[in-house]
Amino acid sequence: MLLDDRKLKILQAIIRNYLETGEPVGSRTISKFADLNLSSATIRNEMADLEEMGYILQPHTSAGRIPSDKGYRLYVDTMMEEKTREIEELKETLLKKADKIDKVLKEAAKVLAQNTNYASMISAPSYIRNKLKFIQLSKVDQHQLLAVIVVEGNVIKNHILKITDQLDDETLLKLNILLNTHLNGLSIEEINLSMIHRLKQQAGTYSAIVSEVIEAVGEAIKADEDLEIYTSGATNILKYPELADHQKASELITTFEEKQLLTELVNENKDKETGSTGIQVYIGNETPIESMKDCSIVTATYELDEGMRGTIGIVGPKRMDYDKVVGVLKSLKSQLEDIYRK
Amino acid sequence: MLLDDRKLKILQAIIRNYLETGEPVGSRTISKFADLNLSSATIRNEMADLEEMGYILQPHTSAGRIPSDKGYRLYVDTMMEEKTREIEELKETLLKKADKIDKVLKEAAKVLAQNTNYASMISAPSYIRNKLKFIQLSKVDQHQLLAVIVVEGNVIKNHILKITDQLDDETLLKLNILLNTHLNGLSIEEINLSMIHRLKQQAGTYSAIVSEVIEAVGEAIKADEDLEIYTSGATNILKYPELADHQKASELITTFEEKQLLTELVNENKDKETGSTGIQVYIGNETPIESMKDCSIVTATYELDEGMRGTIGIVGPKRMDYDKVVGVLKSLKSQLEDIYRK
DNA sequence: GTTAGCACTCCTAAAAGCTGAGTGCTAACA
DNA sequence: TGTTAGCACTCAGCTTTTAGGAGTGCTAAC
Repeated sequence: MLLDDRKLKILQAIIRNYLETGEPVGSRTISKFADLNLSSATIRNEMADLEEMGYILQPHTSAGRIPSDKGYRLYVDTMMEEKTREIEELKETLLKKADKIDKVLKEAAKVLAQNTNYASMISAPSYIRNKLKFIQLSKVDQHQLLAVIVVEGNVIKNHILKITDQLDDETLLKLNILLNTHLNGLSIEEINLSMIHRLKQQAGTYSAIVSEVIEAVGEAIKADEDLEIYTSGATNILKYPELADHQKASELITTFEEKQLLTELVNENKDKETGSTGIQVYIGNETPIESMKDCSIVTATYELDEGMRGTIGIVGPKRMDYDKVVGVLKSLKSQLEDIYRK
Repeated sequence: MLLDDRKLKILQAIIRNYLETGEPVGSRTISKFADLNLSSATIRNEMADLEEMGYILQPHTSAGRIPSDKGYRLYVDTMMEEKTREIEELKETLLKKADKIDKVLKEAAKVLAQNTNYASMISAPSYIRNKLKFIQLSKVDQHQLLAVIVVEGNVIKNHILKITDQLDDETLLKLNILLNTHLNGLSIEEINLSMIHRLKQQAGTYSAIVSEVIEAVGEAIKADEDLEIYTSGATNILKYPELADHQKASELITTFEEKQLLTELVNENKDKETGSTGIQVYIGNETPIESMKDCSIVTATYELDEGMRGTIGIVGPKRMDYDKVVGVLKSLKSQLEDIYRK
C-alpha cells in the first residue's frame, strides 16, 4: 500500500492533535480539521489503512487512534515544521554566571526544564583525548604536600599527599622540574611503565612521592569516568498521566536522581555522528535506557572546542512537542557554544 | 485529665501499630495487644479521653484513630526504645572511598536512603571561621595563570586568571612571596581594605593580578554560601500513600532536587544547640520547610573538627520508624566522625 | 471514490447497593 | 466505681449496575 499525500496529511493531523490532548483522536475530529474536506467515514477508511501500515494504533476497539513509535518517527523525520523560538532570558542568566561552568550548566538545565515542562539533563563537556598540561607540587604544611594537576582544557585536579620526611624547598623545586619536563604534553597512553620506572629512579629517595603523583595524574586524565551530569525538572514527568503511574514514575525519577544511567545516553551520543544539526531523537523503544522505554528523548551535542563535547537532553512523554524541543535545544546548544568558544 | 500509665500504654500501642501499617487503628486491635487485658469497650473509653487530650485523632467518624503531631512528639520525647542497630556495610563502603569527601557523602546519602526507605540528605561540612592557609600562583601557559588557594581544613579552590603581559619566573616568585607573607593565617575579617591597598602598592604593575587573587580568596573562604548538599532516595516518598498524592509528592521531590530549600534545615541546625546527642526531630508543622509539613524530619549534626559541621537528615512520613532512624543516624554520625577526625 | 446511516463495541462516569470496621452509648456486673 | 457485653448507628470503600457517548466497521446508495 502506498502512503499517498492524503494519508500523510491525515497522519499528521492525528499526531498534531494527539500531541496537544494526549487523548486518542477519532475520525470525526480529523474530518473537522480545515484543509481536507472529507467526511468522517472516509477518514475512517484511511485510518484503517494507516493502522494496517503500522503508523497508528487503537488502544482498544471503539477508541480513537494514537500514533505508534513508527508514526512518531515518520513525523520527526519528515513532517516537523521547524520553529525558531528564542529563549532570551536564558542567555542573560547564562552570561551572568559565565565564570563557573558547573553553575552555568546547572542553571541551564533548570531553565530548560521550566521552559519545556519536561525533564532535562546536561552533561559537562569532557575531553576525548586528554593531555597533561602542567603539574605543581607545593608544601601545605609539615606533613602534607599539595599536587595540582592541570589537564588540557584547564581541568584542574587537586591531590593532597602525606609525607613523613621533611622536604626542603630545593628538593621540591627539583621534583617539580623533574615531573614537568618528563610528563607535560603527554596523554595517558604515553605515560607507560618504563617512563614511570625511569622517573622513579631519578627521584631517588622520593620515588614514593612520584608514584603517588603519577597515580593522581592518571585519575585526573580519565576524569570522564565519573562524568558530571546535571539534571532538573524530573518531577515534570508526573504531569503526564501516561507516565505518572507510581511504579514507572518512581523508576524514571530515580534514574534522574542517580544520574548513573544517564551516562549511557551521553556515551551513545559521543561516538555517533549526529549529522549537521547534532540533534538525536529516540522514540520509545529506541532509547538506550530501559526505564525510559515509554518516553521520548531528544538530545543535542554541543562542542566547545575541538573534541570537548557535552550532551544536552530532554526526556518527556512520547507525545512531546518535538518542534519546540528541537528548537529550544538548538538555541541552547548554540548559546553554550557562543559563550565558551574562544 | 491525667495521662496515667494505662493511657500511656494505649497511646504507645496505637502509635506502634500505626507506624507499621499506616492505617487508622481501632479499639479491637489494641485490646488484642498482649499485656493489657482490657476489652475493646474499655479501650474505646480511653481512646475517647486521649482524643479529647489531643494525642490522637479520627480521620472521620467510624474510623480508627491515628496519632496527632502532639502524640508523635510525646512518643519521640519519652516513649522510644533506643535500638542500636549497625550498618556495617556502610562503614566498609565509606572507608574504601575515604579520600574524596564528596564521594563519601554521596555514597552515605545513598546507603542511608536504601537502609531506611526514606529520603536522605547530607550537607558537606563547612567551616564556620575559615583561615587562609596558603596561596600558590603558577603559569599555565603564555596567557593564563593558575591561582591555587588552600583554606584551613584543606579545602582547595582553583582559579584561572588571564594575563596580557608576560610574567617572568622571578616576578612570579616575588608575587607568590608577597601574597603568602601578608595573607597566610588570616581570616576573612582580617583582610581589609587598607591591607589590600598596601598589597597592591607593593605589587606595582601587577596590582591587577593581586586584586583578582584576593577576590578569589574571598570566594574560597565564604564557600559555605553555596553549601554542597547531597540527597538520595527522594522517590522513596512515593512509597507512602499519605505522601504520594501527585501535587504534594511533586513539590517534595522538587525540594530535594533543587536542594536550595534544604539549606534552611542545615542553617536551622547550625546555630541550635542540639544537646548531647546532636539529634533533632521535627514533626509535621514543626518543620522549617513549608513543603514538608506533612512529613517528619530527623537530623543529626556531625562535627569533624572544631567548628567544622555538617548535617545529616532523613525525611519521611510522620509515621516513620523513629527508633530505627535515630539509631541509623547516630551510627552514621559517629562513623563519619571516626573516619575524618584526626 | 465518497458518504450517510446504522448496529455494535467498549470505555467512563455516575448511581446504587453492600459490607465491615469501628464508634458511642447504655445497662448490667464485680 | 471501674469494666464489660451488647446493640444501633455511621461511613469509607468496594462491587455491581446502569446509562451515556464516543468511536468503529460495514453496507448500500450516490
